[in-house]
Amino acid sequence: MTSEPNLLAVIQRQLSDLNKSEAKVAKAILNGPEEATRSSIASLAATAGVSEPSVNRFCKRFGATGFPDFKLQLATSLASGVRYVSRSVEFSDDINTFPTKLFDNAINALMTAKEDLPLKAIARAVDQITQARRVYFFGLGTSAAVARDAEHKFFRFNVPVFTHEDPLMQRMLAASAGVGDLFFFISHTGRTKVLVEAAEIARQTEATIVSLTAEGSPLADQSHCCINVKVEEDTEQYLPMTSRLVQLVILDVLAAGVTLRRGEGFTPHLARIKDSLKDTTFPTS
Amino acid sequence: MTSEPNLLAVIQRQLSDLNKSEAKVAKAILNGPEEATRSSIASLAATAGVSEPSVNRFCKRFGATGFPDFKLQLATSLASGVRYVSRSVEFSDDINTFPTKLFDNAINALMTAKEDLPLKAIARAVDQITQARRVYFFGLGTSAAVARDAEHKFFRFNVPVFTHEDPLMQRMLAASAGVGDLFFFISHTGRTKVLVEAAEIARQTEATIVSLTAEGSPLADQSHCCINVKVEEDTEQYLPMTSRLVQLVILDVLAAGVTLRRGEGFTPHLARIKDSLKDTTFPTS
DNA sequence: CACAGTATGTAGTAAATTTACATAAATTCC
DNA sequence: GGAATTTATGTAAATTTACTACATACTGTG
Repeated sequence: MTSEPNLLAVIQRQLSDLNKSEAKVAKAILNGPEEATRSSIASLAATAGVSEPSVNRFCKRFGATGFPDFKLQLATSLASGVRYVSRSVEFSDDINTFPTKLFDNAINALMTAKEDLPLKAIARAVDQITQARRVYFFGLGTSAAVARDAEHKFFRFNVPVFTHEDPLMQRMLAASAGVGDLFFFISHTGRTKVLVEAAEIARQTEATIVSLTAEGSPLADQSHCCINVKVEEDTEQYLPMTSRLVQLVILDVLAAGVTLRRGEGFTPHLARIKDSLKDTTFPTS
Repeated sequence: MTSEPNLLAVIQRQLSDLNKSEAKVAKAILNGPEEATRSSIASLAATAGVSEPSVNRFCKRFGATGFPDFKLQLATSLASGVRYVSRSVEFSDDINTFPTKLFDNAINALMTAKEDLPLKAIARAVDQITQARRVYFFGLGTSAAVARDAEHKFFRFNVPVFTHEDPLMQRMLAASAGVGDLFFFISHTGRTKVLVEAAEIARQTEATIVSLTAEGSPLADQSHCCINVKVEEDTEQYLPMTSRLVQLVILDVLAAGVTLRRGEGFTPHLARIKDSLKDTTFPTS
C-alpha cells in the first residue's frame, strides 16, 4: 500500500504555488477540513468564493480523480485525529490548547519525516557504524543533547563511543583521528561554524564522516554520508523542537539497524546490559 | 464527536440480523472495504447483486444519512483502525520495514500520550517553574539526555538552570537546597534508587520537587507535583525509545507554558538569545 | 388459500459532478 | 507599450450519481 503523504500537510506546503482561486479553495479546506468532507462541491465552492470547476481542478491537482475521491482522501487523513498542519502557539492560547498543538506538531513532524526517509543513506550509515572501531557523536546546543542520547544507545554495541560538547575537544579529537574512527555530526542547520570546522579537520584524516543534517549544507559537504532530514522548524518559534525529535528517531533507526546487523546472537549481550541495572532500581511492588 | 468503534466490526456483528439483500451488501463491503469506499452506489449494488435502493437502505440502517455519508464513515474507520498498533522490530526486518516501524511506534506513543495529558499537573508545574529562582534538572541514563535538553530550553527564561548526571552532585545539591529551588526529576520508571534518594534528600529541604515519571512510583511519592505520562515501552526492545520522546515533548509543553506566562513582552528577550548565535553560523547562500 | 406485512426492485426525479467551451487575466515577445 | 499567446477562471450543458415514490414479489400466518 502506497501510504499517501498526508493531504492537509501537502496542501499547506504547496499553498504558495497555487493560483488565486486554488488558494481560496485551499484556505477554505484548511479552515474547516471536517466540514469540507461533508459538503458538496457547490457549497465548498460557495464558501471559498470560487466556481465549482475550480474546486474540481483543485482536487485533481492534488492527485484525486475528482471531488468525491478528494473528500475521501481528506477524510482518511483526518481520521487519525491529528491536525496535520503545524500550528504555532499563540499568546492567546491556554492550558487546554497549547499542549495539544505542540503534540500535534511533534506528531506531524515525525509523519512528514517518515514519508520520505533517506533509506539509502541510513543503510550506508549503519554499514559504516557497524564497521567503525570508534564512534564520536558531536553536536552543539540542542543537538548536544541528541548526541548524548546517541551515546547512551550506541555504547551497547561494544564499540567505544564518545561525545563532547566542547568545540576544542571536538577539534583535537578530529585532528587525531585515523582509520576506523567514525565522526557522527548532528546539526539541524549544518551551518554551525565550529562544528563544520571540526568536520573539515576530521576530513583531512582517514576517518569516516557521517552527518545528520540538512542537505546541501556546509556540514553535509564535508561528509562521506549525509542523512538528510527534512523538517520545517517553525521559525516563529524561538525554541527548536520538532527537528530534534526526528533526529532522535533517526538515531533509534540506526541503532536498530546495527542491532539487526549484529544478528540474533547479539541479543544476550543486550540482555546482560539491561540486567546490570537490576540492582539500581526499586523492585516493582 | 462520538466516533463509533469500528464500522466494519459493527457490520460483521450484525451480519446475522440482516435481510438477504442487506447481507449481500454487507458481504460485498467486508470483502473489499477499500474498494467499497471508491465505488459508486451503482457499482457496489452490482458487485453485491442487489439493486441500488437496497444499498441505500443498508447505509441508512447503519446510521448514515445516505451512501456518500456511509462511504465517508467507512473510509474514516479504515484509516484509524490500522494505526494504533505498535510493532516490534524483528530480525527478519530489512531496511524497508524497520525504519517505518520505529517511526510508527514513535508516532503512536505521542498520539497515545496526547489522548490524556495530565493538564492539571502540567499547569501546576508551569506555575512552580515560573516562580522558581533556580531549577535543577536531574535524570540518569537516557533521561540524562532529556535533562540536558531541558537545560538548553529553560535557561532562556532568565532562571539559572543546572543539570548534573553525577549522582553524588545530585545528592549534594539536593542537600543544600532552599526556598525557591526547584528540582525537576526525570525518570521513566521512577524507581532508580540513586535518583529517588536524591529526591528524598531534597524533600527534607524547603525546595519544590517536580517529577516527570510514572504514577505511583517511589519518585512520584517524593514529589510535590508529578507529571504522569503513560507510555508503554516495548519491553522486548532493549533500548528505551518512545518514552523519552514523550518526555521531551512534555518539556516543550512546559517551556511553552512558561513563555506564555511570561507574556508577550518576553519575546524580545528570546529574540536576543536567538540573535546572539548569528555570527556562529555560515550564512545561508 | 387469502391476507397482511415485509422485502426488493423499477423507474423517474432531483442533485451533484464533470466536461466542453468561452471569456477574462496574465505573461511573453516583439 | 501593445499585440499575441498562454494561462486562469467561469458559464452552461451533459453526464453521472444518489434518492424517492411506487409497484411488485416474497414470507409467513390465520
